[in-house]
Amino acid sequence: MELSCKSEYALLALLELADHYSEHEPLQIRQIAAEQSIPDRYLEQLLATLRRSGLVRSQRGARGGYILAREPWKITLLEVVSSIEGTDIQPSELDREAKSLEGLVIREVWHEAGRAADAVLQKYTLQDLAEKRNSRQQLDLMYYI
Amino acid sequence: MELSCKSEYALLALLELADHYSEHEPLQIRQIAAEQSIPDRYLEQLLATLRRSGLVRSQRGARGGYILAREPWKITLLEVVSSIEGTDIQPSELDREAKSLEGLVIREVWHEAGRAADAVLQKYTLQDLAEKRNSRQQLDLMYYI
DNA sequence: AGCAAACTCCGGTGGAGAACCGGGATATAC
DNA sequence: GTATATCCCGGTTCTCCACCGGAGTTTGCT
Repeated sequence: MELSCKSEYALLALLELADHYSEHEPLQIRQIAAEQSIPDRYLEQLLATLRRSGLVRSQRGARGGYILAREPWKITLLEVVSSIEGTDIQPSELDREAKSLEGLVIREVWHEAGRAADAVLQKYTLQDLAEKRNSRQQLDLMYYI
Repeated sequence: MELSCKSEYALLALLELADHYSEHEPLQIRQIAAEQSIPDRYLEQLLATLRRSGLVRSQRGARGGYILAREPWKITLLEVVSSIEGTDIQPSELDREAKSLEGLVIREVWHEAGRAADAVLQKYTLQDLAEKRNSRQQLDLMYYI
């Protein structure tokens, strides 16, 4: 399980959007990028991908920006990650499958492992992450006192 | 979960070694490569890695080759994959951790997902894979009749 | 009307890793 | 001592990641 910059940036950005979700006003790329120290031109690409996947909506023009397309508790981490990571290939998923029985069996186990990981990502929502962070913050405060 | 060529080649090679494990004679790179259609010079590198991890032993010189270091039912897929895939970095695992609370929480979930996938890989041994393949083969025969 | 922000599409760079190929040194069975 | 194998060192091509930048378009607030 590699944690790519892409996925982490996307999650950080969506977390930021989740924090301001109640305001019903769009957040600009610049603000998100500044808050989470993400290169803005790169974040733009990621948000474009998330928009095409229907996870965020964009508003163009002055006072525009991005808003979550759904409530933060209705967006799972799996949706985010597979939107951002799995863009590349669908046309030939079977291209390398049929090589040998060994190859087939290996791919089956791999698939099982992948589904186990996906299950974890699916049970967490953006809301869950934000709450996790908040309670962590409170713990830090307690230690400080 | 990406299935890289490296991991698949390594598993195929070890599966081949497992098949000939009872003979107590080493298998050459060329034979393994020919049997599983793996580029031999590439397979050499992978076997070197597996040797350094203590999963196979090598015998140099004429009539040399490779043998499994342990019995096929004592080698898990997780060992193979982490040997072949995870060589790169230990010195600074904490380098990017401390950026923000958000980053920390994300990494925790990621780690949980990784452990879920590892658990799957760990419950299968080379022996299990070979048996899976064999029973699959018998099914194919039944369909043929 | 004008500005501010989004979007689109274009291009490039630097680095890392994957997936190879090749040569020469070294060890070992015969 | 020669044939046979591994071992070690190197290089190549390719793709993807993580960015940076510009030029032009669309949209909406004021």
